[in-house]
Amino acid sequence: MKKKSSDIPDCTVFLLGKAYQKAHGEFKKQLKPFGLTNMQHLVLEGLWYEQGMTASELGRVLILDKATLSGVLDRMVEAGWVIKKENPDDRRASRLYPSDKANQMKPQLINVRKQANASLLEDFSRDEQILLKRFLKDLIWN
Amino acid sequence: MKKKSSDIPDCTVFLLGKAYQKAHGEFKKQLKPFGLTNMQHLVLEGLWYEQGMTASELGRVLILDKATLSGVLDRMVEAGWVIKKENPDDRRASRLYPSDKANQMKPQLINVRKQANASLLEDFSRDEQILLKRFLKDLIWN
DNA sequence: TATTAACAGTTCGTATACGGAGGATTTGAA
DNA sequence: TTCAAATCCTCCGTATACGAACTGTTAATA
Repeated sequence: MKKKSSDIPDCTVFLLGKAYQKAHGEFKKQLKPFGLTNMQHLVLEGLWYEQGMTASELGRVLILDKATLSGVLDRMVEAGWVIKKENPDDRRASRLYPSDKANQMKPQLINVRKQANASLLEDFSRDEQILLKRFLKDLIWN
Repeated sequence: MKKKSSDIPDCTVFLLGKAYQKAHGEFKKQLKPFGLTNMQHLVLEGLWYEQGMTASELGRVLILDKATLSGVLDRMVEAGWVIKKENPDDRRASRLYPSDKANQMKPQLINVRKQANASLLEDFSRDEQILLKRFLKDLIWN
């Protein structure tokens, strides 16, 4: 009689982690052909939402640790996805912009996200999808 | 007019990640006094659920990559939380057991999980809690 | 039985995560 | 205006994650 993960004590933290792990893994596969990680894709989405933010503003929007973001941005500038522009008003912070390369890929990259989400939620009804999102938002912002 | 995370395009992968990030962070704080990480706590829960599993069995139950688990177990053996016993039947795999130290802390450690979950879900009704867990399980196992 | 396939673990490389320390810069209040 | 407090960012240390390559062991089969 094999033990299964589903026998594990009712732990929502665990369930959340594993649900994320799975969604993250699927998304990762879809992004691989583009040479982007999930985090890097998220940063681009953030900059398309509003370009010219500083790292600290972007971190606030994406709920990311500054130390984590620092390294991510380095690699993205290095790989030509993001442009850093000096900010004359505040020399502590640079403004961030998606590169031309990033903007050219934008339609496909946005599509990857849409597909990943659609695929993740395909077995849920409209109502369930809405409810799930509401639950998650409540967990995050309450 | 500041941009907020809640304005970000409807991305369930993002919401899942952030909900997990928050739950994980809270749990982490509660575990800090014990000198355990979330992952290490999870491993102990797994071994309390069924001791004597091999790393590969434990990884299957906890849905963990073998490479990740390898390092986690090293540190836990080193810190005296887990015992590795050679398995005469199969010299490739060792059997894993919680240490005495771990077993002595068991009641408190189980309680940390219960408290963390209760606190995470305190704003949800009974029905909502059940629904949320069902949604997450569906995401993981479907 | 001689191989080959399958499996258990370890190690490596890269990318998050994030607390904490520290340097540079800006702001706020006396 | 000046100096401390607050910011922005980088860097370090530690701990996940996980694909891929590799060693050792066991099982399967021609």
